[in-house]
Amino acid sequence: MLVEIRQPFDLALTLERFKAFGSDPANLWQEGVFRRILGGRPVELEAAPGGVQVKPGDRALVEPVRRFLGASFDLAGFETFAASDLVLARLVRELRGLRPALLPDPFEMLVTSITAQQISLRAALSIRRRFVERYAQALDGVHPFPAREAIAAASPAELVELGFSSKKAEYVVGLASSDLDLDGLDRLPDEEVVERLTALPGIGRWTAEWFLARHLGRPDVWPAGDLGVRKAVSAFYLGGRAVSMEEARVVGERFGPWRTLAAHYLLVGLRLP
DNA sequence: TACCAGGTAAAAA
DNA sequence: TTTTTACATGGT
Repeated sequence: MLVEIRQPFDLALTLERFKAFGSDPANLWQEGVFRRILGGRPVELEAAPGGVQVKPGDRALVEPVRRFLGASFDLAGFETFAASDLVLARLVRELRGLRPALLPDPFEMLVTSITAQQISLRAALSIRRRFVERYAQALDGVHPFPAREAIAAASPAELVELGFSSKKAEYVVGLASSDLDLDGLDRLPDEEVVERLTALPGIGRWTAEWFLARHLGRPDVWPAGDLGVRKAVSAFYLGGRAVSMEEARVVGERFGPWRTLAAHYLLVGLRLP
């Protein structure tokens, strides 16, 4: 089944971050085919003219697939905006069709960020791989992300065995056990989502901002504290000089109200050969 | 071997 | 109030 995505759209660029740091058993790239659980069952995505080829060909998958692939982002509007910035203008040409992929499961998004706090994305993925394999049964070769209920029932000591720090193990089990309605956050404005999330132990501003950008798909999010964002700002705008979070925040202001897309183009741009 | 890597909270000053 | 420290694994 062909699911149309408004052009420009590039599947490989949009899902690049699921292979850039290693293999993720819940977001699997194999020989040009991407697989993950969507709508409760394994789905295959493959690049196709005009959009993406989806198996199985169930109409109920159209909206989840479109959402996952960032179809809601206004790339045409961003390209017009980017023309006024030398760096973004070049990145928009070189990364044509890149959209931020939106993890559909809020629990997956938060746990993914918590694992990545402070350590390299490769190290984080290695820990998360063991977590996914331990707490979720593969369906047809691809793992669902572990269910919140399953982790609420786990003990932090089990997570420590998988490589979590003792603090992070408590944060993840605590998040799973909390009474916060993760699905209800999409009805709140950005800053209120940040407030609700950062009220939980282990979730700071950085984690909450990536949740806004990569789960809720909010268009104007700029995680200025992110090391990758700061490195990109440094490399592209400040001649390689190290930048503080505050400097990165100030540079980001020029990208409003397109900061989510700007951040993603800069981050992926940093990984270009 | 040591140090850094897409942070956060708690202790110390 | 602001600054310093501990923390986990993996790559170099």
